[in-house]
Amino acid sequence: MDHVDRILAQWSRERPDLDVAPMGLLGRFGRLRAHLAREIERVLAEHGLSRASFDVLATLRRSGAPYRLSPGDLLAATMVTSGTMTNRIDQLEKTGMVERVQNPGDGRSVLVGLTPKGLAAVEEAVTAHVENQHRLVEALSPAERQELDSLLRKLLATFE
Amino acid sequence: MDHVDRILAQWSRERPDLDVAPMGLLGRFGRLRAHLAREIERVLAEHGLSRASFDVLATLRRSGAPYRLSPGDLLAATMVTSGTMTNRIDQLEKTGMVERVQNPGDGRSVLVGLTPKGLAAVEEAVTAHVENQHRLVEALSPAERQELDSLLRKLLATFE
DNA sequence: AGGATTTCTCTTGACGTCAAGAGAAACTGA
DNA sequence: TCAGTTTCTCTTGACGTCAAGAGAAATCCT
Repeated sequence: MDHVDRILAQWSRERPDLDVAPMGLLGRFGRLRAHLAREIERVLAEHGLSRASFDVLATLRRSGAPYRLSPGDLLAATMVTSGTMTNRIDQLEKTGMVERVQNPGDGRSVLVGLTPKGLAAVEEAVTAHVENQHRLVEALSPAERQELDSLLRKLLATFE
Repeated sequence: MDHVDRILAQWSRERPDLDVAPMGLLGRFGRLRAHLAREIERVLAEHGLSRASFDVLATLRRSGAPYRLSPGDLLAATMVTSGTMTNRIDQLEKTGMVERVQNPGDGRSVLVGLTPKGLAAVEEAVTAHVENQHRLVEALSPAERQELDSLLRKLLATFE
């Protein structure tokens, strides 16, 4: 009997016409998401980064040298709107983590590149972040993690 | 090979020292969450409600007649801060969905109650919302939904 | 070649959230 | 009893997000 079970019990009493099984699943999903987000942001904050900033730096880092992508490329990788991406790049530029350089191939566009400072920050942060991710799922056995990953993959496939 | 697999492949090339299996699970979790949130908000918006507003109205509704709770009770149910809850109640009060009434039992506190308009809005919205929730998980078989729910419950239990 | 369309980034304004803390009322213990 | 502590709500200021759209460059089509 967890928090979500108590919510479902209330609905069953008040609206017995509703079939609330999916609400249970989605309710647990949502609460779990809030806990995971909090823990992930806490660790990134220890390295001076927000999740928004980290996502951009990590996308640049994993794209490989010379660690440069256009805002449009970053956009395609991150499920946010263009206005959000502009804001993220602005913040990172202010703190010297990235720089905007001219895109020789396209005058409408620009390239966002990691600075040495940004590269150092993301190398340090990603190591801690990956360790933290291990910790966050360690309550599940390897087989359970595999099973959960498979189910998430299947459901995710219906949206992308 | 989905979007998350491509991210993991990049990391494996750039940072082969990292074990990115948990990143895959959490990455799918995060992307799925974004899709689910978008769909849920779309349906609630059709009924004139944000998710924030709906959560408060739904909490009041499922608490049973007379549909009144203190901000603190609402806080305990919703994983947000007190400032956020004040703002949510303010917005709902502006649109006439809830009203603040004196709490006879505690002078520091107040009771937030559904108005007839708020009750009508939430009854309509919750029906559509539950239908939508069914739709969102229907790509999984009943057994898979059960399995996913169990795994989420187990992992969630480590945080609450 | 050049007008129409598309692509790409940025701007604006509104919204929801949090962290930190203030103020008022209720408890608690000597 | 009453000073100190706790509880409860609200305020403030900053942040991240989105939707809608503007402006500039590239591309397409005749």
